[in-house]
Amino acid sequence: MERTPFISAANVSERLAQPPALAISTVIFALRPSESSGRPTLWLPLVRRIREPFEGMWALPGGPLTQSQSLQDAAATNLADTTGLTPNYLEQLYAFGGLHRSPSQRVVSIVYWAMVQPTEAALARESDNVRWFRADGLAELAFDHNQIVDYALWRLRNKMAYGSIAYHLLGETFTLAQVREVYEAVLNRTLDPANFRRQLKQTAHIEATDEYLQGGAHRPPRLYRYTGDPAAENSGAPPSSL
Amino acid sequence: MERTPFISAANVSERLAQPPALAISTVIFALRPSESSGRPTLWLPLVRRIREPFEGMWALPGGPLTQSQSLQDAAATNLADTTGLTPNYLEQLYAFGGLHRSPSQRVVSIVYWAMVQPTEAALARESDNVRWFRADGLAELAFDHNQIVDYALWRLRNKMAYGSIAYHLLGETFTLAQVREVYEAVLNRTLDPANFRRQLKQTAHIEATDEYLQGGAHRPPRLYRYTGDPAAENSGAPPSSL
DNA sequence: CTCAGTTGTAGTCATATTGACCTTAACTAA
DNA sequence: TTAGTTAAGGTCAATATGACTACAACTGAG
Repeated sequence: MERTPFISAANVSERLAQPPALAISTVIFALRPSESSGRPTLWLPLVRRIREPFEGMWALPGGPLTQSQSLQDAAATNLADTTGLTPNYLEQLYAFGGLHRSPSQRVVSIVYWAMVQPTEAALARESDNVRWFRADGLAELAFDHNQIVDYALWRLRNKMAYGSIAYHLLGETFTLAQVREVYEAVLNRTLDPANFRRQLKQTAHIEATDEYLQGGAHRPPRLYRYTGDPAAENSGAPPSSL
Repeated sequence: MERTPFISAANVSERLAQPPALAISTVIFALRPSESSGRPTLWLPLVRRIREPFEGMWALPGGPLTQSQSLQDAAATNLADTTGLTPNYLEQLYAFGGLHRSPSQRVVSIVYWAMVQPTEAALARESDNVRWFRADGLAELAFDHNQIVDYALWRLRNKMAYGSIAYHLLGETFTLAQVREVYEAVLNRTLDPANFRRQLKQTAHIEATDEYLQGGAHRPPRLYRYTGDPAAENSGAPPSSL
């Protein structure tokens, strides 16, 4: 909104005061094999703070909102700057605006969350100031970013049920076992392969290809392709022009 | 976030520029009997704009974010100023930040949605500049507020399935038929009374009281009370301190 | 005082969905 | 050739859902 319905003295004086700073941050999820088990698990890239407050600590990639960028554009820019990747999925998570999130000035952060397929080049981008971490069991982060990541994980797990999100962590074609592994990585529990297959065929929009994934010491699984319409993808978010 | 990971010339110059204006608006839902059918339907209060842009048109109540208020506090203040009511439910809807939402300057609006029980006094507050409208079939509003209301309705309908929200539109005790009427008003379709009752008993957290609602020309219905734990109420939102 | 009208409440039944489990198919490595 | 492994399809009981019927409990008209 652009004005108060009832003009009061407080409103007028506040309008002249400095407004809170406005920043955009992005929680970027990708699937990587765990070092220990080798199974796919959720990872996210963080950047190291190079100035106070919280100098030296890890934080979500982000920056101030510029006049010329829409919110989603700003989030996509964060993502490209940090990982060099373009997102398969990008959606607004929440606007955090507590009074004491940053020790110095009042900052309102509009946070997006994204899902990407990491390329070799993107993973090799790691440096002293950019590093990938497992999404669960993170160390202490700068600001309230631990709580933001936890909330993003919660939202991700809830959205899984609706479908379609899992495919944004996978490539063009995939086996049903790979889809199941995505679900298992996000939901953090094992799923019955047979029942999972049946459920996918009922609800999800996938089609079988004629190809099979060769190379394993077992029966080769069929490859599938996602056929969900892109319109329904961002179901849950208003048009990005707003 | 509070800084960009990679400092570029563009970032430095942008940081010195004027940041976008930050406003809070609130979509306030309440249940009122329809004039035609008499059945409960969804209404919301709007305020008339008294200056350009969109002078004279109806808009969501709201105003600029002050330094001393959290986002949720600002939304609650909107609500109290407009209706004189305190909300039964208040949750962040979305942050709208498109480049051309307001013709003059760039405005980012963080929008909340609320559910209230209107009192007689609150409804009598109507004036030339504050009026209640049916939520569906609204006339053209200022800014992008039609799209915002549509999105709020979409979110409300989706949240209904999870339960607990309906009770925030009702009083302390209620009949099962009243709960059903809330669902019917929000979902805009009729529901089988017997099946609805069964489903509520399975999932919802309600308990029967010993009282019955007298006065109708029919068998008096039993009154129930909501027993859902307040912790799970705002399930779907991060702690309000953030 | 009786009965028609209305709404609350409980139950039935066919169908769909879910979770646990079993069986067979198809491949590799030893 | 065989043991090991994963793919893929099926069965079966338990549970949930939607359409519908039957009965209960009240008011108000006559």
